[in-house]
Amino acid sequence: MTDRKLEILEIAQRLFCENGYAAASIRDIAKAANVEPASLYSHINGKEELLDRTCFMMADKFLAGIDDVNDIYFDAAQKLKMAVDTHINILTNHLDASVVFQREWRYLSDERKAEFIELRNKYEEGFRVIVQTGIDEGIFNEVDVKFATLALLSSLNWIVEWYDKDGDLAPSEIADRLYQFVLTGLKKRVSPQGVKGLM
Amino acid sequence: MTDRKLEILEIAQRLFCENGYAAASIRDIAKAANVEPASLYSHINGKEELLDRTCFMMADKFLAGIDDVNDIYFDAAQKLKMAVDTHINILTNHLDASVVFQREWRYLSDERKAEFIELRNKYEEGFRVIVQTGIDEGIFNEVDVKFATLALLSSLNWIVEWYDKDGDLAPSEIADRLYQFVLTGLKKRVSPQGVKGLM
DNA sequence: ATATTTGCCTAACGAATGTTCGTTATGACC
DNA sequence: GGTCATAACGAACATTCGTTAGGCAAATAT
Repeated sequence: MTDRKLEILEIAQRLFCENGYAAASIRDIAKAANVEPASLYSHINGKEELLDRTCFMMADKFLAGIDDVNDIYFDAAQKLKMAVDTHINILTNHLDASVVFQREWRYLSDERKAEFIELRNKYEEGFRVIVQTGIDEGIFNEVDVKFATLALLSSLNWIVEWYDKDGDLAPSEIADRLYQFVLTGLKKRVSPQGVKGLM
Repeated sequence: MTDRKLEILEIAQRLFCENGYAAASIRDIAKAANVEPASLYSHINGKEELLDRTCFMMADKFLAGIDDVNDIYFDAAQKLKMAVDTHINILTNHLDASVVFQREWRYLSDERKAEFIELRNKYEEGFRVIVQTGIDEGIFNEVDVKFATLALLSSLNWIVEWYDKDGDLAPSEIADRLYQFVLTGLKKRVSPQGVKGLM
């Protein structure tokens, strides 16, 4: 992918993020790129390619992240921490693209949408494996794995709704707190004995 | 609001939910209502009214729910349970409208969008009060209130992404598990002594 | 019984949509 | 110096968009 094409892709991601795929027009993208609308077609085959590339590039990133985590031998708590860290890192490093990945994938063509959903399921499965492992190891509660994983991932994903690059919370701090929250919950533990050193 | 107008509103909500506000056209809505596009304008002033009414109707519902909870005297854990129950109930009872409320509000006009955000902040504030109360009462961990509330609400809201009306999980079950998850977290408690009877 | 409102119709409007066309200026390579 | 690829251009395309105007039949109200 040429530099100019990447540049256009990132402009498109910003506009898709701000206005949504359907509401961000080719003319908007062209204007933001200081180019006539027709000129974009020297670089892309069509509007959907911009969405398609974004969604699948991000899917690849997320999948590579979870695969790395699951390939290493650690206990489930450590793996979960790594997975959360990685997820937040990708999210905050590619904020616009992540928003598109999360919100706009449904505007993909039917065939590509099906492929995308499959990849996303694979990613969720990676998290489920971690949670299930934790239960098997006896360090996690015997929760409904599918349910808990969805709750977990939703907390991770909602970050894009409020994360501020120039805010006071660094990505690593967000990851720390989120991990702590998901691990410990709200309720105070009366007897802290015996759970030390778990994380 | 006349019956027919409500009917049209609900059709619009379904299509806004399925295709997004920008991609769901007046002609689509008309077709689904078995009517010519122009006929819709006997009932509505414009497309945006359908979005506007949906967003603010739902905002009212959610706000009324949290206000009811906060007006009663219970401890924070009980209040939180009630708030979660209420939230899930509204969500599952008005699934299409809730999705629009969550995803499509940014297509409101600038002025209305500002009003909407204010209402949504008020709702979040209602949850923050509960969490803060729990900390003050000494039954919740001393978490970052703003952060924890966002994580909590994100778990609640993500439900619309996977909830199936005909699935095996009833709304009340979802609320129970979600509450349990947020309260207890993943990590196993070694010494359960002394926390009985909290919920 | 007559007047009025309601709910829908056909037809059309101007604007915006994604895209295609033929062309052109600019350099790099043989 | 001729050939080719790149990246841009202005103009136009067919289509779709939200919306308006004017009329007509049935239901409702007076």
